[in-house]
Amino acid sequence: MSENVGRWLRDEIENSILSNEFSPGERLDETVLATRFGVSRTPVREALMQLDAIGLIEIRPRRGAIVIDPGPHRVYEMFEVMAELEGLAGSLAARRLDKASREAITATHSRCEQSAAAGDSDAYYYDNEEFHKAIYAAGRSDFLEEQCLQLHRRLRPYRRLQLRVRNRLSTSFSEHCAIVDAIFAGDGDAARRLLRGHVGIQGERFSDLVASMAAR
Amino acid sequence: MSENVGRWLRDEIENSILSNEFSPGERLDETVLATRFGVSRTPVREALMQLDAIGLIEIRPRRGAIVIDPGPHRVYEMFEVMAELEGLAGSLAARRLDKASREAITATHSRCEQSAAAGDSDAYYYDNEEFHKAIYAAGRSDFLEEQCLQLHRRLRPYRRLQLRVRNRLSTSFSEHCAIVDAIFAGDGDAARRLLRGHVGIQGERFSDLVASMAAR
DNA sequence: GTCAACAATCGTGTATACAAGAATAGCATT
DNA sequence: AATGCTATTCTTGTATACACGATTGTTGAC
Repeated sequence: MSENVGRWLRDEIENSILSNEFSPGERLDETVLATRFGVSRTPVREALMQLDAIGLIEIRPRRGAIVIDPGPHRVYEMFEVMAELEGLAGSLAARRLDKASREAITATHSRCEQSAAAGDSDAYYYDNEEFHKAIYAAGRSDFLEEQCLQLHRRLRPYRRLQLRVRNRLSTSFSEHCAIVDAIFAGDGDAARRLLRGHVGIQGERFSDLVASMAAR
Repeated sequence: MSENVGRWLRDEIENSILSNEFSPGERLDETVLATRFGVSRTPVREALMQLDAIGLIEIRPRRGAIVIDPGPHRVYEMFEVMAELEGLAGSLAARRLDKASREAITATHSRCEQSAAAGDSDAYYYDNEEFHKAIYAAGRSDFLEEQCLQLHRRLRPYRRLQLRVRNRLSTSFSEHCAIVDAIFAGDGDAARRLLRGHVGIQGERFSDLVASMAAR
């Protein structure tokens, strides 16, 4: 547990939302949460205020908190921004790559290769995250890295859905290969372009997303 | 005043930080703030939790809240991300421009022209904001617009410093002209590139920023 | 004279109490 | 039977009280 109850609750409720334990639109009753976690309402409220500030829930004055439902269109917009930020991270990584980052990217990349070869989508889901995080870090921009990590977290559930789509695993991995080549070659523009294409959800991939969101 | 004291306090403290009334590194004492605003500590704490979540302050457990000091390097990173997001907004605006957005951009653009011609840097500061906001809105991506507005707010004080630099006013306005042309011509790539250049602080503009930050 | 240990004080973290607004159910009226 | 008004209940918003950890100042020993 974190150092104070408020933060712990924030993480706990955030995870519950992101793992769809609290569904979008659901009302979060302060008293219920307080008794459920065995604390008073005070730290619960503090956690909710923070989640409101992050944008995960909405607190309507005097009418309680509800989990925000992004809806397919907004999720698309979030992926669009994510693509842009990752593109920037990639182009910076290509320019600033050092030995440690290079090794981190290589390591996570080969782990992706193994999971993809094994067809293990759960393992790939995890390794893929680490691969992208290695690129954020390689960009050597703390602020950009934070922004990327935050958006990444929020988009987590939807990423997972996407990997379920047929052939997405091998397609994703071959895109990774091209991205790694561009970064290692120091070609920032190519890295940017490839990452934008890899992360964004154009055309049919958007329909896939809508379909899998509707399926829940 | 907002509907509840917590939100009102959040805005109030946020403005105080952004207008440098609370300087970076300064400690924010809950009791002091509470008496100053004539409320109890509870809403003050809620406001602080939110500001912590946004990233404006840092709450160290049991040791109080301090205003975050970004430092020149981090401010540079923030402008880098801002440039990327504005670039995306511009490219979307070029593609999706409709009549209302076109008129909004034209209106704010010509207001910038007047302030620039008058050499009124305070007026230009305000009109410039509206111009950029018009572009965010023209992109027709709610999420992107929100992100842009949020970052824009945080960078506000530094933007203001930049305008003080000699000749920056007329340079800025001529860059605006090129941006408007690109958007109106439907040239997304050009709009993206021009906005990235306009917003980012490369080369000597970074030294200007450092100098003006040190001057305070 | 310096450093360490202990005590006192100050400020944060959590719980609880109370007030006020919103939701709801019941009653009356058409 | 349906709709509108009222009263009750339930939940949120704010204040206050209390406990615990951190900071600081003082005293004593080396």
